[in-house]
Amino acid sequence: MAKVIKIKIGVRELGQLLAKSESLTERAYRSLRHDIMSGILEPDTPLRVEHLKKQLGVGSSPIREALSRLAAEGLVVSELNRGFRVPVVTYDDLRDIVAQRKLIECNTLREAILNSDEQWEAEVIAAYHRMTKVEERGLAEGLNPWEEWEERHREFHEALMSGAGSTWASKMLRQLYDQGDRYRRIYRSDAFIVPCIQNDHKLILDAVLARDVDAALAAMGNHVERLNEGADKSTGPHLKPDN
Amino acid sequence: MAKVIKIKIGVRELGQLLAKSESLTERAYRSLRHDIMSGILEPDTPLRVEHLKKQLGVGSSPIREALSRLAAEGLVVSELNRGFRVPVVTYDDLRDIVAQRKLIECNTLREAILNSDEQWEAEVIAAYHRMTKVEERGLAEGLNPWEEWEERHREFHEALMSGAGSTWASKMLRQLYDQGDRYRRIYRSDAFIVPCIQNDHKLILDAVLARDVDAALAAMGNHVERLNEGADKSTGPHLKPDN
DNA sequence: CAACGACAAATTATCGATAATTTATCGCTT
DNA sequence: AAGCGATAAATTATCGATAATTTGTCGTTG
Repeated sequence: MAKVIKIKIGVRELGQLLAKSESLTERAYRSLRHDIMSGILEPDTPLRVEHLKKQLGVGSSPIREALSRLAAEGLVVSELNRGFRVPVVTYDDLRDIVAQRKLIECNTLREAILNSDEQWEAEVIAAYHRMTKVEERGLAEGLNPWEEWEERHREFHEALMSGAGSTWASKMLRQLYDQGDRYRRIYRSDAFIVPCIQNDHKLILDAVLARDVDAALAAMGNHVERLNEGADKSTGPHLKPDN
Repeated sequence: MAKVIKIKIGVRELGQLLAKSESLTERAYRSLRHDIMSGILEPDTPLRVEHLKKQLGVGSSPIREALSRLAAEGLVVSELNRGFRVPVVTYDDLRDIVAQRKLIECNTLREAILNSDEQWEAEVIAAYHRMTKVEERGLAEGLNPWEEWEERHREFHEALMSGAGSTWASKMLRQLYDQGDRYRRIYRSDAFIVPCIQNDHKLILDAVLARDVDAALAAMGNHVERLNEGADKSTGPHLKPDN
């Protein structure tokens, strides 16, 4: 006869476990964020509440709240009584973003290398492995699993940063990373150079495992500065070059 | 006979000039921000929409939008279906804030010293002068014009940073400055040491005018690290020590 | 004929009410 | 008496409607 296991659980705890569905505000936030970051919504596009209401099928409050949050992050701009729009992009702004990210990310990496434990090393290796697996799969099958690769790439950087244990550095880097990513997709939606980036990652990983601070920072610095490529030539404001 | 000057202006332009009154959202945002930063709203206080509606005399939408913006900035925390509250404070968090601010502010100051023009020097001197005038007035009249001094102090730092021309550095420093200020007022609401801070500012100014990067960064580093004083002793989370 | 003012259309900002969810209260069971 | 379930109270999240503001159109005027 099979054993019967009784699990006692109150309605309170049950509710806690189940109803973890996200709010409509959160959904609108994510959707807008994705469309802005991916370039689907081009720079300077007005984000009209009425339109978004129909498109996302929610009321105005969640839309406005989501837009307010994005505005505070710098992923949309707002003007009084003139609503919200997607921020315009300039090469100068990109260079600024890259410079600040380089400063913070290199500093955080140094802290991580100097202060972290073996647990951190393991997580970095794991994240690296997950990322390269997607690269291999992409090359083998011929199709571009960019959406997934970009997620793994972000996680690799986040794993590296986590070693320093700095909440604020992580928070700021997340913003700068997102902004840089938007610029990259707008300026270089077509070309996407994998080989040299793959090499960057290998250099960073090796230096980290060897606890070689100087080499790690140099590699990370080069890697981050790649975002500027394509923006070095000109200086003016610029919308999508082609496409 | 007095001259009569006629100024022609259309209704459009007139409207633009006059109706620059801020939105209710903006007003709620500022009010909440001030109360959180100044410590009037203590850490972990729940921010209930119903209550704030009555207190500020506006509907729920502006309140929620203001809270959303503050949440994105890290000046309030929000949890799904559990509303908003004032973030708790810890010594670890303060140390993190100070470390990040030191990194960015010193780097930005270097850029400013190396790349700026005389116009910048003039603005820095002017801001310094406005700040010290308030200090003198405070000492002479015996009363503490802190509210105004803190405004001038912030403007002095902003003037120093403006020389680098980095939008993102300024944006991030504003956040870190605000956060640090909140901590300072919570942890050290009573004692406020002016003399050594005055000396810090003098050192920074002199080094900047002498274009002495090393001295300027050293002085700025010390100045920023003063925020940690009082938090060095203990490590655990902590609410108002006295008062 | 460029600029103006008035009216109309579109869009944003705000409010008050309703639905959904969490927290508190209280007999009842084991 | 400790914990459970059910109901009541409090609070949050969302919606649809209204007020305020900006933008567009078009005769008229200097």
